[in-house]
Amino acid sequence: MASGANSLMWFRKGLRLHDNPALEYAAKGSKFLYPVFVIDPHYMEPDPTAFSLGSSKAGLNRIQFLLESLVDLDLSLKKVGSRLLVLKGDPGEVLIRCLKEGYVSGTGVEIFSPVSHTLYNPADIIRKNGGSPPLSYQSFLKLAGQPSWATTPLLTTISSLPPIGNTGSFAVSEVPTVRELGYEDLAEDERTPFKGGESEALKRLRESIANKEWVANFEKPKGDPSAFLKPATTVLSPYLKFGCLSSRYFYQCIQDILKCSKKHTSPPVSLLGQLLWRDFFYTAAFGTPNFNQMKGNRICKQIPWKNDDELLAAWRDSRTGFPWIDAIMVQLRKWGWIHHLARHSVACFLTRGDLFVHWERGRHVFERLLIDSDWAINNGNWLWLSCSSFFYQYNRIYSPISFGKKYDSAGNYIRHFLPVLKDMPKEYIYEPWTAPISVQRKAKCIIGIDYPKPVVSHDSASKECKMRLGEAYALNKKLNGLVSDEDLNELRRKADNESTTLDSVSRKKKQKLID
DNA sequence: GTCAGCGTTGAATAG
DNA sequence: TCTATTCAACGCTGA
Repeated sequence: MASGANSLMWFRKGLRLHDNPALEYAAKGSKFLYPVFVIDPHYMEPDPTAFSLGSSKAGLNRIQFLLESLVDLDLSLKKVGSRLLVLKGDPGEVLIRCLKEGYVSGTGVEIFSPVSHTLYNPADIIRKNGGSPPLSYQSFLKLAGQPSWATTPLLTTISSLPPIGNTGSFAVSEVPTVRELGYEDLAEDERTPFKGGESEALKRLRESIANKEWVANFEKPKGDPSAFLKPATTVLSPYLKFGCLSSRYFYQCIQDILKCSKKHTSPPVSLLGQLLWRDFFYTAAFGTPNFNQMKGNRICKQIPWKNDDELLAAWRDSRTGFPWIDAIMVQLRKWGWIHHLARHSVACFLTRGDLFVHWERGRHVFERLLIDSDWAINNGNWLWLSCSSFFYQYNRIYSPISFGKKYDSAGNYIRHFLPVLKDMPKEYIYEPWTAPISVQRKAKCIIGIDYPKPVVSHDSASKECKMRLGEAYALNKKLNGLVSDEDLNELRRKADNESTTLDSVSRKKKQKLID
């Protein structure tokens, strides 16, 4: 917000100085500039039910990551003559109070809110597509094209900022610690190895793109989900989530490298392709009402998922009895980050692959535990993996046994995150229930006592899942057929002066039936 | 209305 | 150890 002499910069995402058009704008010609971050108690306050089913509160690792990002932002602001003002309360109320305190005064406060979190403005893509978001990656690519700013240099350094003015009666504090927010510190081995902040993001970016050949030949599906000493991807996602790293700056850095390489991979599998996936899901989420749920979501298949608390809890708490699945869930809880293909594995297992539990339940768990948890991308991927939208080949199921084995036949990943299995011979590490009792004794891991028996048999569970999904799809088709007939009648009845298209009528009708 | 071709990343098997 | 083929087979798009 800017008004003549004073500006207020409200940081929400975009916790950075580089490529920050709002900050640039607010700084221009202002006598005083108030950089503000509001800690929203709804997001931050400790939740005694944090480990109960269905909790959507942010996990401690992500809160820690956010606080580190704020500390770093404050330090960077101080270097250029400013500082971060951390305020607490309901953001709407706090901002109104800021205005009353005279941070920004005068008549006609100007609000400037540029699109800079994503590569594109989702509204532009949707407009180009005739009012609805593209639902396939290829059509998204065609509509998106080269971003308008692709060859324009971005402002990546700020040499000075206007000072902050009088803060009035506000209790302006330093960035709080997790303890000050009422949390106990996490135990050492439960803490994510990734540190928040713009400085850390830029350092990680430099290291990631230092190997130009690696950047040019990046091919996502070939990455190893079991690599944990050195992850197979950049792990820049949490920094993109909070805007510690500008996706546009990242894009340009990759582009510069590709320009100089003889051959390189392409979207969707390339590194640039990964950034475009982010925008793909942002666009779909922006243009789809009720994107985060099955009911009332026009792009989501209606499937009679189970609401089995026991199965959900076994999955969430790493006790499905499938070491590959359980190890991934341990890494998720401790690190707040797992490889993309590991996310596929456990999401498929929970939903359409084995347990047939509702994808919204799994989404909830990811939402709380991931440090890179992003509303659009998380929901989009759960829709994808559960074969509810975007992707429909439900016969392609990740095996909780052979998928991990393909990458890590010795089971080192499992041994690391599930130490109870560390002495299990490699022949049995993916299926320890098949180990003879003598082997179990020798490995000091009796299945059913020290480590659980599998909650389902993969062979029969996956067969049943396929069957149920087939039935649900048939029912959805029938529903759609029903609606189409009505649409035709409706279109015949109505004169052609109506502005609605067949598509939008069909959607509305379908919606009514689904609701 | 029909149908081939396509879709970020399946598993098992053959060579 | 790596690649190609087969299996079984979905919805959506566009000619």
